[in-house]
Amino acid sequence: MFEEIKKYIDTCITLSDEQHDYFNNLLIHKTVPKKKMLLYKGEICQFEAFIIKGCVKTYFIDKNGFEVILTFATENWWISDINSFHEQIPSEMYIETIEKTELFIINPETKRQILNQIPSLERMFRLMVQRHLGTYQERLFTNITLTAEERYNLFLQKYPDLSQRVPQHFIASYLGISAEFLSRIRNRKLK
Amino acid sequence: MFEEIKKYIDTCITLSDEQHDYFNNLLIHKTVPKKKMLLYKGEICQFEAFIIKGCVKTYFIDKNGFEVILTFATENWWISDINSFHEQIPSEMYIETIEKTELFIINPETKRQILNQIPSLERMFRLMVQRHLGTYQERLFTNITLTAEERYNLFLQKYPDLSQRVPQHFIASYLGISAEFLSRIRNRKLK
DNA sequence: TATATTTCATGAACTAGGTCAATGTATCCC
DNA sequence: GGGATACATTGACCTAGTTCATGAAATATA
Repeated sequence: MFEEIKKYIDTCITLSDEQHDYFNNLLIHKTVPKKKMLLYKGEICQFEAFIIKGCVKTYFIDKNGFEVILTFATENWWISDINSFHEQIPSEMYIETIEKTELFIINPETKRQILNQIPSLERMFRLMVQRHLGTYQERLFTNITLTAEERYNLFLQKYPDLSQRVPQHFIASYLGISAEFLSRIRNRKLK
Repeated sequence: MFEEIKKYIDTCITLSDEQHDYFNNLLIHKTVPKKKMLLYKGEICQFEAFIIKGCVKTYFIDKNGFEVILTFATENWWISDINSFHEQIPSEMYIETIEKTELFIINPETKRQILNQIPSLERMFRLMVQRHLGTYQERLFTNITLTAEERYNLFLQKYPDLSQRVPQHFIASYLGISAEFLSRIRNRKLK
C-alpha cells in the first residue's frame, strides 16, 4: 500500500527505512466514493492528499454557474488547495472526486509533526508546490497561444489515460472550450 | 534603501533588528538599464530579485515568435524563474526590464546562507511561491471565463499604475489578445 | 532639428469558437 | 427491464477576436 508514495518520495529525496516508516504511520488512509466533495469554496482546506487510486478534479465556478476545471489528479498526484491549507484561509476552489478514490491524507497537525521529525521532507513539499506552479504557467501559456484543437492534442499526448477515464465535457471544461466544440474537433480528427 | 524590503518581510514574519541587518547585508544591490535581459530561456536562473524601483516582465515566446507576457513586476515584487532557480534547471521563460530597474539580488549561495542563519525566512519564501501559484490560478481562470474587455477592466482595477507605465501592446500580450483589439476596446469604452 | 523607431488607431474581410435547440445514445437505479 | 438522467452529436446561426494594411502620433536619437 505504501509502495507508490515511497516511489514518489524517492524522486525528491532519500530517506532511511525508519523515516519512511515514520512517515507512513502518520498518513491517514481513506477511501471516498465517486462524486464526493472533498472541499467547497469558502472552506478552509485541511488536507494535502496523495492519490493511491482514483481520480479527482479541482475547479472554479464561473459567473454563469459553470464549472471550469483547473486540474485533474490521478494516481501518484498530490491534491489540495495549497494556499488555503498553508495559510488556513478560505478556499477559492472546489475539489471533488470523479471516481471512487483511495487517498493518503495529511492534515496540518500531522504535517507539522512530519516536518519536525524529518526536516528533509521540506524539500519534497516545496517541489510539490513548484511543480504545481510550473504546470499552471505552462497551461496559461498554451491556453493563450494554442488553438483548441492543438490544446486537445497536447492533452491527449500528456494524459492519454485521462481521455478514456473522464467524460468528454470535463475535458472540454479543462481545455476552456464548449462541449459541443470539442465534439466537433474529435469529429474533424476522424477524417 | 532597505525600508521597502523590511516592510515586505514584516508582512510574512517577525524578525529582530539583528536578523534584518544580517539579511540586508547579504543582499546584492544592482541597477540595470531599460530593455536589459535578466534571463534567457535555456539559461539557469541564478537569482531571486526584489524590485526596489522599476518594472520587469517575464514572458514566453510562441511558435510564431511573438512574446506572451506572463507577469509584470514592479516595486516590492519578487522576480525569478522559481523552478529554474531552485532546481538549477534550464529556464522556460525570458525575463527583461521594461524600465531602468533597481534590484536586491539573492543568488543560490546567499540564499543557502540566509536560510541557515534565519530558518524562519523559509516561511517568507514559501509564501512567495504560494502567492505566485495563486496568481497563476486566478489568471488561468479569468482568461478562460472572462471576455477580453472584462479582463482589461480587471487589469486596470488591479494594476492602475501599470496601465500608465507600460506600452499598450504589452498589456494586450498580457491579456492574451491582439494589440489592435485592445485599441478597439479602449475606443469602445470612451463612448 | 530632422530622422528613425515605436506606438497607437482604424477599416475591411475573415474565422475560431460559442449558443441554442433538437436528437440520439449510454448509463444508472429501483 | 424500463424510465430517468447524464452524456455526446449535429445543424444553423452568431460574435468576439484575428489578420493585414495603412496612416497618424509620439518618442527617441543623432
